Amino acid sequence: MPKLAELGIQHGKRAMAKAANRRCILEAARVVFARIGFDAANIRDIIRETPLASGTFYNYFKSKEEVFEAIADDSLKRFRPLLQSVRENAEDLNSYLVGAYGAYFHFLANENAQAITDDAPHLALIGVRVDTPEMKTMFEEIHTDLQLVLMKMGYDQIDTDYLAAAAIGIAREMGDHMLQRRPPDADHAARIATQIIITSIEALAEEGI
Amino acid sequence: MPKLAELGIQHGKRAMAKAANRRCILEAARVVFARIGFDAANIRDIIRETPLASGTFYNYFKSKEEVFEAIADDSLKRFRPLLQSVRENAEDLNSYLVGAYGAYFHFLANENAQAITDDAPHLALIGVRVDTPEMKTMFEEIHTDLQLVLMKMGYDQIDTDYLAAAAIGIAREMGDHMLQRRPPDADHAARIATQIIITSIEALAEEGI
Amino acid sequence: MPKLAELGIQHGKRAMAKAANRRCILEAARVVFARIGFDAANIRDIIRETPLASGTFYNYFKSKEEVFEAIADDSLKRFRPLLQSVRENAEDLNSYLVGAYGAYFHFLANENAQAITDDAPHLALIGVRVDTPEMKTMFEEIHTDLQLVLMKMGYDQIDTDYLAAAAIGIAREMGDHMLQRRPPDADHAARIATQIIITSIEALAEEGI
Amino acid sequence: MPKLAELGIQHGKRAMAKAANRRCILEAARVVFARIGFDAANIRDIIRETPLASGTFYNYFKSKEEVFEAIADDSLKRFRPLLQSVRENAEDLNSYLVGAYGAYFHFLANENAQAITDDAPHLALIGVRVDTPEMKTMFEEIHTDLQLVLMKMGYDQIDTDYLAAAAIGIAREMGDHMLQRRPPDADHAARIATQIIITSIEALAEEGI
DNA sequence: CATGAATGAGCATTCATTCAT
DNA sequence: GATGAATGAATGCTCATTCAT
Repeated sequence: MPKLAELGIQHGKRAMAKAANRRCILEAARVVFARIGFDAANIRDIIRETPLASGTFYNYFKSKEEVFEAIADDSLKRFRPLLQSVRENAEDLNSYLVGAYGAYFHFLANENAQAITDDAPHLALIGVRVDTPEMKTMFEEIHTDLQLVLMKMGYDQIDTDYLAAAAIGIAREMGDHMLQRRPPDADHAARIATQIIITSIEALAEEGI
Repeated sequence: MPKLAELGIQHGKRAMAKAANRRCILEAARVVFARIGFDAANIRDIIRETPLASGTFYNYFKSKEEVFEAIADDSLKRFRPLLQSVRENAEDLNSYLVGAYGAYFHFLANENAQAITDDAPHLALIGVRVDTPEMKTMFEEIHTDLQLVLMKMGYDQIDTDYLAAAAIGIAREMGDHMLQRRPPDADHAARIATQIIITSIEALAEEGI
Repeated sequence: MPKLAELGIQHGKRAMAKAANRRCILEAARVVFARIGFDAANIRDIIRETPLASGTFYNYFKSKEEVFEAIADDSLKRFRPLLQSVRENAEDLNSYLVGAYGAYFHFLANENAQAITDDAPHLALIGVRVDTPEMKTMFEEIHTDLQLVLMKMGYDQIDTDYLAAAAIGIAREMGDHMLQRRPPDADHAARIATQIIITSIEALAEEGI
Repeated sequence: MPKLAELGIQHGKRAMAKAANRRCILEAARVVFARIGFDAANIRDIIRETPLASGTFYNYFKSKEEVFEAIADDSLKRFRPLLQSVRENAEDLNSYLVGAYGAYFHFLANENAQAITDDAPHLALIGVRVDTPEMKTMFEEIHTDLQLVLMKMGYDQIDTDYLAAAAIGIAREMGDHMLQRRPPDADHAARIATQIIITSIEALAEEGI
């Protein structure tokens, strides 16, 4: 029977503190990226949101890029089961899409609500569009999902990559517009987005493009 | 009768040189933004592409942001007639959309072809999406167009803002995927995107959402 | 008739200031290298000795190494005529050596006198031997000189490279010891060093090694 | 009768481990200094070459300087008997010098051979001359030896300190040049260096300087 | 108005040293 | 006494901005 340590699981105050610090930096980065965007953020911004010293950052990550990737990986771990549940409970493509779009739009509304209450000065500013690591993750997962489902449903004569891309693009852009509304109407947006995709599939299949 | 100068129109060598310098900086910025993206670009990058001195930049623009806006305004002036022609030659919504999507996808393919041959090292790298000023302009124009057309066509019971947003999102995301294909299939992409929107309008109108 | 500017010679206050700043940094670096050694010195140390701002350093040099090289080049320009004069006035090898060794030992005594009055905390400290750029220059010049002279004098059966190296080594090490003496006896040291080399040449030639 | 502990000699596992750790750090430092030089080396470089943790370093040494001194002391203990043997077997000054110079040049050739095969990137780069602790030790020992011998031989009218310094300088500089040769000719170098010193003694004595 | 050197705040990164475990 | 993570001062370097010429 292998020891826990051999499995990479550690105990003791030291190990606990390490894990806590890592999570602390990740959480700070998550907040900062959401607030001012990846490009505008710098390492000091991130570390300032933690009780740690600047040098400590480098004990955990080599660069801003690496934190970003770590958050994305992390998000993937948390998001995948959620999407899995949507998948399992979906009786058809329609309910899958409503579930997935709903998850995304609600996530966006929540994240942005927080960002606004904090201070969200110049997001969506000037032709630069920032995806948080979470968004990146979600999109990739859903894109893959959609392509698979469409293939399984026998729509192999249509350009599933483009269709999936369209589905993602719709989510992105409608999401931005939803955030302008007071209050954000996530469920309504999800229904519209779903409707667009569902209808298009039939039409594209008929046209054979 | 107002003097020309009062209208912002100037004559003489001085004025000519001024106008030329301004255009020179704009052109340089356009190239640089397309090459390395708005965020990565700095003022030195821009000025280095011109025969001017760094201080001169500040005689024309206060910041990188301001150049960006100026390029967008400039693009608008050049893009509007183009879209006007699409509008005038379009017999119906379908041909308008094919024209507009086609214009965008071809523009993207061309701009990107150049960027790749030059050197486009770290675009689309890490959840940051860069719109050139031209793209920003095009999107806003088309978004407005679409909303207007939908209203005129009597689809005022559907959420035209979301639909237009979806149309834009489709363009953005499909555009990214198109650029991965060899060769980029702009016309094909335009047909698909158009089909999606056209079909959706009917469906959304029926559903009344 | 070419303009001065075409020859790289510039006038005007701007150009004057530039040249002055460059010389200012060089002089500061010279002092700092002599005081605490090349390795211990950092760019802030250098810039602190000037009235300039830190960023200005990089307008003139890319790195500490580059300043070092520049000083060495500079020294070469000033030292070469000096050595040329020693060469021309020397009637024989003996007077050349006395002249060259004398130049070096006096240079060392002067430079060190200054360094001591400033503050020379830990030079010659711990197995690290710092050559100022001037010393490096002088040594290379003299090494070459000696090899040439020995060749010309027909001592081509002896290992002139080693002999020249020995002559340099003697200068270096005796120089260090001279600096411990109060007052430094530069002329005495020059006579001894010369004697050693002169005698050795005869002996080595006889032995044929 | 003093206890062993009072003499600094300890027993038990603890003490053994302590001694081993100390030697481990010393050995690592020796390697690192030889590889990249004293100045370029930092404590992390040293500790990385051991199985110990960074904090442990400070249980044994206060600084990089202190390790350097410790290595030098250590070297002295190992080098002194070697030189003692040279001394005892030497029939005259000539054979002593050949023995001592030979020891040094061979040591240098060996150490450098290893350093080159490992990686010695930027030694002797820019006017900085690095002595390993071993070299420092050797030089001090030989300098003392020579002064003593010269005094004993009745050459007290000559400047034995300068002469010894010259002897050391010759070793240093010729050593550098020897390392450029393929293969290094340690014995040849030792003969030349010896010849120079031997001849000089007579001449300086005659001249009375 | 153009120039381009000077400025200095700001950022990434390293590393000697400490100290709770 | 060993550990190794946390610390934060120190350093190299960049770059938007100013301003004398």
